[in-house]
Amino acid sequence: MSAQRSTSSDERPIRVRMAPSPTGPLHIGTARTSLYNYLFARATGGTYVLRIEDTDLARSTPEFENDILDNLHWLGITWDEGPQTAGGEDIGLFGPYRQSLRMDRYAREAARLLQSGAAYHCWCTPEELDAVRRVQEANREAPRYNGRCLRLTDADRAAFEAEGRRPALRFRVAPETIRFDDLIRGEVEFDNALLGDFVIVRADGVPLYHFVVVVDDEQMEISHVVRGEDHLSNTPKHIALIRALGYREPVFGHIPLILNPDRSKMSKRKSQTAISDYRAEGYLPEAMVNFLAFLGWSPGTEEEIFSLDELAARFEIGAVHKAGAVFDRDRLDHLNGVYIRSLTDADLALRLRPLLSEAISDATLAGLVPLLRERMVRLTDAVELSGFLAESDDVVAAWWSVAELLPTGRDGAEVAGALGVARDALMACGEWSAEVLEAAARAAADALGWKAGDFFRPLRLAVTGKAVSPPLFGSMVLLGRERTLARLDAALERLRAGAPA
RNA sequence: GCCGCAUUCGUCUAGAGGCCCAGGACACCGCCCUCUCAAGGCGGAGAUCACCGGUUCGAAUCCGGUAUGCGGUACCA
Repeated sequence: MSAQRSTSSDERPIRVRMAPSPTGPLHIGTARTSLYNYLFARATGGTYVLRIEDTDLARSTPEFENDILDNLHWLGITWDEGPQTAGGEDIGLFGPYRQSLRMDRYAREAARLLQSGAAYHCWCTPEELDAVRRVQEANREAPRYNGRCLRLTDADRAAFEAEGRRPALRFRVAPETIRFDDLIRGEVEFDNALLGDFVIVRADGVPLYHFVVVVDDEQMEISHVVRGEDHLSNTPKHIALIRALGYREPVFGHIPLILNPDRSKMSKRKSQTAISDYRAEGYLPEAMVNFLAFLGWSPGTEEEIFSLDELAARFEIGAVHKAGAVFDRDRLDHLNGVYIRSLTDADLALRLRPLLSEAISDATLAGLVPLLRERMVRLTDAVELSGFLAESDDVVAAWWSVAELLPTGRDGAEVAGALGVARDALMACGEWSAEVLEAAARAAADALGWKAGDFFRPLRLAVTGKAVSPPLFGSMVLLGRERTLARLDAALERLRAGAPA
């Protein structure tokens, strides 16, 4: 069973890596792959390497690189080698850790391959390759390179050269069966005869992914390559390249994909995929990590709340699932709520501070936090919940209508009367505390023969502007005596104007 | 098309031959609590373990096959 599979590779020191491409913000899938690598490294005492895969200069940007590193840090994922900040200095003995700075190394290895005959120049144009592919498809053959440039004479080559054509470098794939023992999937077997020779360096000199990944993993002494399942089918290419270059073969582990609700690979098109977006919406990194870890792994028990440290202690790469998992927003929301509720008042206030209006003082925030905690799914929910404190009396008054103020079965005159009684009762309170205010309000409701819920409704609307609010009397305390009474007075006036007795 | 991988409640999962006429969680429904909304408590509904065949006294668990889904098949990563 895969759970028992050895994770050692020739007793090499364990070194794993994450290799994000700064062509977009940190993606959910990249974050999860990074997390699994991190957990694996910590569980095994291995070294974790960050490598920036920016060979695609046209699409790579410093902004995306910054987004990726920043959000990785936000999640609490740390690494031992590679740049710690975007554009920052490398740490570690195997640098540079940025592919754009490693071009000389790729060129050297490409030259070796060319010299040994394992790779050859290919002068075919994209149009020619397309035409060949179309014919193959029409004949229901596997679309693979037909090897034309393998049979070129020196004269042919000279002719292409004279034409101004630049050759790509193509790797010669031997027709053999490639087998490997995947950490997660077990024995996997591919027939490389089906592959066809593939390009490793473009005509413009830019080396391609399958080639550079193999070179870098060797030079950085990566012992375990843990990556997304979408690379499973690419692995035989990598192994063929590794053998041709005389490298050591790492252990491979392919983790299942995170899926859209329709079970296709999670994509920006169908789902929210940028970690930064979840962060901006008020998800906690603790919840995100816990959630991501359980998309494809479980400790085998019914426990489900795990900190990053606890995950590191329990994580087993062999227990990772084989099937993909749908990203379930409801579940993330639930977990986020659990984590928010577990925060101390001080911690929650700290996290809320940057989201809330300056009009809410630190002292008010401290009082507000206990009222909000159980009502939040995301941190940003606090903005709406605290709006009555942040906005002016006039703005808050505009949130409600007289009709909303009326409990069912009560008319404007009745409510105006009750509201007046309530206002007077609250005004008479010697102490402006939630307990005292509530007692006074209840007594007034009783005296009038009103149900507390009905009696409180117009108060809630007048004070907070909403039918749904944090606990009423706590809200009044935070608002303060003066502003509370002013809002009640204003509401009374509106009621009387709207419903003359 | 070809190659590969996968398949337990809607979703995330537990499950390694009898403990499973399948357990937990989210979501959903109901009740309780209750100043609204939440949170919390209790309960409910929800999976013939994709299907078919085999092995076995006994299969979600082992072995075939089929179906479906997904991934790969680029001078993208």
